[in-house]
Amino acid sequence: MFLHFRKQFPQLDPYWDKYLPLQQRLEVPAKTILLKEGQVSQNYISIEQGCVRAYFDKDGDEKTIQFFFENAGFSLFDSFVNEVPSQFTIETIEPSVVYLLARAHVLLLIDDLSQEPSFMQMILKITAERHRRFNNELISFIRDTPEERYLRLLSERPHIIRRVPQHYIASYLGVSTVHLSRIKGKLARGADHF
Amino acid sequence: MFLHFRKQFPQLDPYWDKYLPLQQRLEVPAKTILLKEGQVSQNYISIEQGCVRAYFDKDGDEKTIQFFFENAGFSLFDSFVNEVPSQFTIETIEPSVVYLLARAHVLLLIDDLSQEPSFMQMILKITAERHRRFNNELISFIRDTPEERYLRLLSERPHIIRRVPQHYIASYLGVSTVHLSRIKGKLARGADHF
DNA sequence: CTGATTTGATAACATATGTTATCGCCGACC
DNA sequence: GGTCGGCGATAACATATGTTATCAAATCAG
Repeated sequence: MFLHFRKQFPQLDPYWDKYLPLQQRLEVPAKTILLKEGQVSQNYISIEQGCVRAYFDKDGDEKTIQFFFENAGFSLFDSFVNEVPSQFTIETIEPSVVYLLARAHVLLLIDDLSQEPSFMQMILKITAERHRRFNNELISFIRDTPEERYLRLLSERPHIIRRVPQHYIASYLGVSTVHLSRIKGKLARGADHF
Repeated sequence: MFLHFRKQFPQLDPYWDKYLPLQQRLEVPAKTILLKEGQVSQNYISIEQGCVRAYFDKDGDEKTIQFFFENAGFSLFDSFVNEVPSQFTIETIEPSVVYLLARAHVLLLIDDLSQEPSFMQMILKITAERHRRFNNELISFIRDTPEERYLRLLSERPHIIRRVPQHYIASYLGVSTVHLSRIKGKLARGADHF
């Protein structure tokens, strides 16, 4: 739980530890929906093993916006605390092992933490990071062609391409599966032909 | 200065007031660049009168990502404080009156403010709002066609369409000026024809 | 092992969008 | 008033991308 935070703010370890036993372990097959678009998350979810994606529905087809792997967690504080309905559906891509920490416990945890001066610091750091990530994603969508986005993904986060089925990648890049195939084909031909 | 914040956090008024006289008033014509992409902002900028846009360059053409009008301010704290180079160019669209508060003064102001408990609250609120705005923009880019984005802009922020030259709107919507004309033409024909 | 499902490639065609060029309108300026 | 430049509409053509259909390979379930 909260492994991502632990690395950066080890002084908060005792707080997490107290809540570790309260988590619920869950083994689920691929294509399990952990949280549905429009619903309020009742748990903080962290991934011990496997891989999930966040997507939303547009007239029947799914637009993937993010992938998560081992040791990632979501339901970030603000939307979680304020009970804002999720804009995204969270679904496993592979058979996965996840841990759930009930909302009530998370609220207690936050209560504990708010005594700690570095807590605010952590929140600010996390929100700033997340903002930067989404901002870069937006800029990339505006600036780059699908082919450029594919190449960028290939060079910056190749593990995603290796691990995630291609139609999810296509959805993430904002193109049809057919077009992503075309892009790959074109790149392959361009690369070795001459 | 900081009018946007004042409405929401009136208890901080005395802090702003102290720095009001230190601002520099600036009258500038249209198409004046206030901050260049890649440079570190040396001032907190607020707009008293007029209208500006933020854009970045992609292979010679400009991608507009946001518009600002009277009583808005930018150079939000994190990027400002940490001296991160701006990803965007800030340019006036109309002849405008802007106020600049030098970076050094802003740092002093933040120092003052950090005594105040509601300051953190304000930062969190502002960053959350900004994150929501960018997030919605990203989702709209992924989900909506250019025509849908135009209609959304028309219904949600018609003042922008009324006030801003159309080629900037096209750039903001992510299409060519020609295509935006086509969209408008199609909508107009569709509306009154039958 | 075998049939069913998933995944990815490819072709053919349809639609959306970009590019370039041209024209007309209108407001700024002399 | 006349000229010039910025702005927006439109047409013609080029390119990018979506859609549907088909096939083959890989994977999974019984």
